[in-house]
Amino acid sequence: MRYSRFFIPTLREVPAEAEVVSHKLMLRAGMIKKLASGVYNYLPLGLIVIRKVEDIVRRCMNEAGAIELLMPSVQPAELWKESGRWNYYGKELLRIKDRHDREFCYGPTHEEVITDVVRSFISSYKNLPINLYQIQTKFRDEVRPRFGLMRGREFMMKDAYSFDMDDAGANISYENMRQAYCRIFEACGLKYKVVDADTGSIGGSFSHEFMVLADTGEDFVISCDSCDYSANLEKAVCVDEYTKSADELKPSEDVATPKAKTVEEVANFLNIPAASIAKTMIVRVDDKLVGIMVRGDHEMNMAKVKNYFSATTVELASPEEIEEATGGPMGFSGPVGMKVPVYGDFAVAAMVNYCVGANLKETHTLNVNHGRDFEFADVDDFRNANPGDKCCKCGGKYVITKGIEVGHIFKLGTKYSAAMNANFLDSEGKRQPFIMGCYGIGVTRVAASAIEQNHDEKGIVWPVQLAPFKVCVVPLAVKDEDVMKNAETIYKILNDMGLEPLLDDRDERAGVKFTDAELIGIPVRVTIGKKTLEKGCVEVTVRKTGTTEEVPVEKCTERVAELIKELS
RNA sequence: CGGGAUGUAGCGCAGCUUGGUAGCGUACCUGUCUUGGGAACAGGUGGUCGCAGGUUCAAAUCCUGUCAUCCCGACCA
Repeated sequence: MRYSRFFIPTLREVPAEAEVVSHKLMLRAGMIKKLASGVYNYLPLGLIVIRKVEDIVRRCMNEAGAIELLMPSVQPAELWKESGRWNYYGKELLRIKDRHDREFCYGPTHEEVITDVVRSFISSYKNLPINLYQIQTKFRDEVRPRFGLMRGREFMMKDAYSFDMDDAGANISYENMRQAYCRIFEACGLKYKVVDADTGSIGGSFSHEFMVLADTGEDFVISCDSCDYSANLEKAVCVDEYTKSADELKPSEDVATPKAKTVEEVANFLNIPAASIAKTMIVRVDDKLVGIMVRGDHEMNMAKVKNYFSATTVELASPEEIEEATGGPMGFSGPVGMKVPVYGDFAVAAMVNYCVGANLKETHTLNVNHGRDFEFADVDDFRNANPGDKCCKCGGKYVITKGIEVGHIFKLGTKYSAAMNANFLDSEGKRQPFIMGCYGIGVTRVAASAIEQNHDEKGIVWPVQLAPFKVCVVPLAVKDEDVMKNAETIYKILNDMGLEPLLDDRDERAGVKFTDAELIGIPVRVTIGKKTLEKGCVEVTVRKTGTTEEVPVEKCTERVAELIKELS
């Protein structure tokens, strides 16, 4: 590709809309242009990178035996009503009506459609297992889109769906995809981690997330410092590692805590550690209210609450609901005299003589004890894991890192096949629902997270596998015949070698060309100038390290190939 | 949806307090000159000041409403 005939509108300054590094650099490098909140044009340079990700994904999926198809982005409401998600999915589902007032939605995912396809054509166990996938544009009307391609509303996704005749087969399909995903992220040249995850609204029985590790990630990954356990913060199990103190139970007493609502305020006011306070959160689990108690220095985990109750929705209660449940105002809730059941986290169950809200305005109670002052309906794990907590597998210590979720695999079971009446006949002629799995990769998010993980103050440092061009040929004086002739020759050879060169044939000064090449992150640069040419040499520079070497003209293409191989 | 902020040229910003000819940098066009790290000089193109009302002789500026965008939170395969 010749730079002068391509379209790379680089920016000198960062548009005010960008905050995170991948967003800033994608805008500056001329890869994307915003059209509306969370909706982007993919400019030519950005599109090349996206296609690279797609190619890797496609190759690995095909190798794993999956078959590509393409489903529509607009889907009829009936299918969603069949699965029950038309009501369940919420506002994230963009609902639209056609000219006949028929209901449709813009697909945020395709479980319903693929289930419809498979039930129409596959009716025998002899045709199973099968794994179908597509790479396609999705739309999710996110509450708050942000960070450019990282959390867009419209984005590109690879979604695959497996259909098996039994549970054992479904597990094999799942494991097959797990391995394929590892190969995909390795082939992209990214540092990643596979973690246990919550199944969320897609539903199903178990799930793993693939996280690209980056400091700017939105997700927290808990992993063990001594074994291979790692999990999403939502999922990471907190073990009951506490022993209850044998201290004598003291009589409880009410104390005034004016203006002290939060644990921190109460702890400061009463001059006691946060860990000796137990906070009582009122949550609405589907239609009923319950109290959840966690230690003052812990965070309640809504996903765990939701799973414990097998609930559809879990939300923090409104001030009115809190008053209804406790008889007191928000900020001073406690378990004593509560009108709804109270559940305790393991850590609270081990506490004695602790401080809780008194369900009275600006009052807390000291030396409260369960068993004496109130009873737990049950005790379980309801909190977020913290660094330093005991590993649930080996007893080592948890550490916390940040990551970006780029892939998610689920074993769905019969959730959709049963709801949508998608069955096959087994070898005994009995009707059985398909056992399904679904597997997603955020293609556009992979591109963004590659930048989060690989950049410096000058710009992007693409992993070779995702780089839009592998090498940039930079003639410094395009009007000098000798320089240009050599540049053209080198460009042609590199092109024939399949090294995807970009020839910067613009009549610009050296600084402009260098700065742009570094900004857009091309792994290797060949610089052709009069001075080095007099010695029969050109310069070869590696973007990542900044190291430059002089190489004889006739050897330079070979050297470039070597370097690219080393970088891959 | 709650809290905070911002909308003036492609991009980055000033002007608004105290109403009176729309400004700077960069980018872009023309020319001269230059060419190994975002050159210099000269001349140019480009803006219904987000939108709609209102106040006023006069509104980018004051008032009301509205829309859009971003950040924090809640939420989220």
